[in-house]
This record gives sequence, structure tokens and C-alpha cells, in this order.
Amino acid sequence: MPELPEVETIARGLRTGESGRPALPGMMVEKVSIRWPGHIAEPSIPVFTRRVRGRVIRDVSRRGKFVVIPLDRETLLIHLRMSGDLQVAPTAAAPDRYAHTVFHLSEGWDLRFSDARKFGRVYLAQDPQSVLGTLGPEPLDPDFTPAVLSLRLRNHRRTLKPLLLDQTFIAGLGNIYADEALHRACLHPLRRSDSLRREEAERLWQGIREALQTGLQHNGASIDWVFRGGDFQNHFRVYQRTGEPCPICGSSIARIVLGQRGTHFCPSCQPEVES
DNA sequence: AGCGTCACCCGGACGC
DNA sequence: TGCGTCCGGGTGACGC
Repeated sequence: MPELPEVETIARGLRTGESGRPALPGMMVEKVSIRWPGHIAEPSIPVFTRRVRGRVIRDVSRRGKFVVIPLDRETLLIHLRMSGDLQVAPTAAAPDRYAHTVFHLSEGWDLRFSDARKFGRVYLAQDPQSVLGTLGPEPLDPDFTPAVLSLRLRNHRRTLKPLLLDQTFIAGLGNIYADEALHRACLHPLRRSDSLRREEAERLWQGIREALQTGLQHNGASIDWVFRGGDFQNHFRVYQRTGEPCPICGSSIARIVLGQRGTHFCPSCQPEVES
């Protein structure tokens, strides 16, 4: 489940090049191999194949959990979902069995979208806003102030944890960083969004920023999906630490299910009543 | 309208 | 070995 820090780490690597692999900007897509049609969300496969051919990659960036690749015409948008990974590899090297979509680039290089669980999606859009338009604010953007978060929280009467996972509320958080952010903010995941006092909303803002920035410093977390490099998984405070001691107070980390998602928290640091 | 819940898409991991 | 179950991001259906 690549979330904001993992997607950002992947996007940076593709933009600048890494470990002997070239940077993507400036390279041309000579053709695309689609081994599993379900990967292509839009447009249709024939149209996608035709329109992407001959395009030059201008940049690689990120919006929410999307990898955004502007071409000289149109924009390629890739959502990695659960198990997706993007790698640059020599065309001559055998692709792994999950490389369902492969862009053959200039100079003998591939951009490979490997995705074991096939949840990922590729979009080719004239206007990237048609795909990204519903996303909420970027949590690390300077415009995302505590006041902005506070206002958005009060505009809903929703359970905190599922609200943090709602990409239209805030873009980029997934299960890991939502749990880690709530723990840092000392807020119970069942709290109602409109019940937070100003000081609590500020704590949540801080918790979100700290969790994401710490994840970024560790190049993201490597669990479940094939992702090399990141080691934030060794620094989780609550996520997937059910029964283990809270790093702050030593209490046993609890796990509940909220909105069909495993939710990890410290019952002592994150009391259900106002703190 | 806003909210919560659930099914669905997949296949790896794991328990029995 | 071979089942069954769990997990999860995002979307859409449904009911309140």
C-alpha cells in the first residue's frame, strides 16, 4: 500500500534517476506492452496505445497517491494501489511476472509497472484534473495550515480514522500514516471530526505532518509490496504492533476494525474521551 | 445530503 | 497438498 511517502520516494527516483538508471524526463515512449488489459483505466486500450506512442516524458511528480507523468501531450497518471511498483530496467532484462504494463523507452530502457494484485490503474488524460480533481489538499503543502484542517474537520461529522482515509478530505494518507498520525496527535480513532477542540485539531495537523515527514526521511515503508529502500516499517509506533508496547507509555497497542480497516492505537495515549 | 457499512476487485501469506 | 480466511485502496450500491 504505497502511501504519500512511498509514492513520493518512487516519483523522486524516477525523476532524478537512481542506481545506474537514467532519469525519465527527456525519454520517449516508443511503445507500450499491455499484458493485462485491466490495468488501463482510460482511455480504451487501442486509443491508449496509439496516443502514448512517440510521446516525450517531461517530468515525474506526485499528487496524493498518484504518480503524475506529464508528457509533451497529455498526462500519464499511475495509481499503485496495494502492490504496485514502478521501475526503470533495461529492455534486455527479463521482466518479472507481475510487470503487467511495460513502457518501452528510448535508449533500451523500460518503465515497468509491476503489480502483483492487479489493483493498480493507469490513466492517460488530456486534463489531469479529470482524474485528480476530487482529491483533497496536499498535507505537506504550505497552504495546508492548522486552520484549514480545523475548518475541514468541522465541516464533517465523521469518525476521525475513516475521514483521514478519505482522499477527498486529505490526499495521500493510507492506513499506516492515518494510524501513526492519530497516535502522534493522541487522538482516539473513533473521535468525531467536529468534536475536536482547536488545540486538538492543531495536534492532528502536527501528527499528520510528522508521520509523513518521518516516513519520507526513511524513504517510506517496505511491507507487503515489493519496494526496495525504505525502512520506515522499523519505526512504526502503532501500525501492525497489536499487543506490543506503546513507545510513549508502554501500554499494549490495541486493534479494532473501523470502516473495514485494521486500526491500531494506544488506549492510554489516545483515550476515547476528550484529552 | 451526509454518513456508515458492505461487496468487490486480486493474490500472497498464513493457519489448519 | 490444499483448502479457507484475512488483508487492503478506492469505488459504488445501499440504507438510514
